[in-house]
Amino acid sequence: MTYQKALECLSDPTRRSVFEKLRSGPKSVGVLAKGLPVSRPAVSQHLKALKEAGLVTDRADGTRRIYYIDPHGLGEMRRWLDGFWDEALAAFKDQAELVNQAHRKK
Amino acid sequence: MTYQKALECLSDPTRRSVFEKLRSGPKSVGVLAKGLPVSRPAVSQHLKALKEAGLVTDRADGTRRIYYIDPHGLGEMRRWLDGFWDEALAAFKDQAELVNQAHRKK
DNA sequence: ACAGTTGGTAAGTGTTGACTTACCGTAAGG
DNA sequence: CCTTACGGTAAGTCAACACTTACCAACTGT
Repeated sequence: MTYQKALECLSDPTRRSVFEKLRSGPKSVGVLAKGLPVSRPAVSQHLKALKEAGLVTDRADGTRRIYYIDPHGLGEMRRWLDGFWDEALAAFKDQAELVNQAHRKK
Repeated sequence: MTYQKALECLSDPTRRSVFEKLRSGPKSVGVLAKGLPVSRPAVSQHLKALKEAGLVTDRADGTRRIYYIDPHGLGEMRRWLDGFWDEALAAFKDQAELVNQAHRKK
């Protein structure tokens, strides 16, 4: 029901970069910000959004915060997408056949 | 390689509505616009974006244009998501175990 | 040919949201 | 303690973009 939030979150290129950096494992905010063309506070804000969308979780480590991917949000998107996929594929095949028939009639 | 475009496209609620209306089968622009809280030109613009993202295709029918879902864009998203899924799930389990161990040490 | 329907495009506007700098809280180490 | 490292939050700015109205092009039927 919240695949919407996940989609909106991942539509931003910077946020996607942050998220994809976490693909190789948990990272602190500072590490995530390093290498990105935006400031550290910006990354913090993106992480907040990602967290609210259920895409990441965090854990304290002294004065650091370690972020890592949360499969929850990803799972919601996957379910939504899979449901679409089957239905859409079938509809598309019907469509292709219709076009073919029309073509043949010429 | 263009899952980015698909994500950006589907992040807009109105555009998502249009797209999801197509789930039940091909529809004309007018039919799609009917029931939505925006004007028909707005729907046209959304359809253009969806088409450029490889999410829909269209076909002429007299003065009408029939739009229907194109599995292409959907497939790109699915591939990207699936790759993420496996990796993220494994990493998350490692993470959960780490936390558990730390807990037990108390 | 003309009138009516359908839909794409242009131009303008308002709002959202991604970013910045500045500031504050908190944990570790001397 | 006092300092240093790390991150979250506040406030303000600027551009992107979703929407509107107005207009135009194309096909259909009478």
